[in-house]
Amino acid sequence: MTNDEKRDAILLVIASIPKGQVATYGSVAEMASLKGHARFVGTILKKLPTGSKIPWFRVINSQGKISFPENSDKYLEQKNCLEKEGVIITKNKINLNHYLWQP
DNA sequence: CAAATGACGTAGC
DNA sequence: TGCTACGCCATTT
Repeated sequence: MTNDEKRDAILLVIASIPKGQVATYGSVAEMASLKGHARFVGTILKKLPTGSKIPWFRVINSQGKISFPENSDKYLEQKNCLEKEGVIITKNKINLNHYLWQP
């Protein structure tokens, strides 16, 4: 399994997250048959070109929070994209019991 | 090639 | 709830 293949597997999983739902870095890695590579998912998304078709904003951490500083632009962008899809964010957290994608 | 880094996760306190 | 300390693993220094 080459790195590019791993990357494709991860992006494929992320691309299939339903609109209005979210998935955690860890679950994305696991669904891509890469359990334990949660961090790798992050490094992949980081390298993603701006304006990519990949719904990177549907990926959050296991605590239901956005993995960016509250003040950062990326944080606001992700929050906007999610709320636009109907995801409610209260107290800076997302209710995983309600929005977490589980096939 | 050793060491630091990070869009992470879990456990413990 | 919040914070630390590790474990993790590809990538970057």
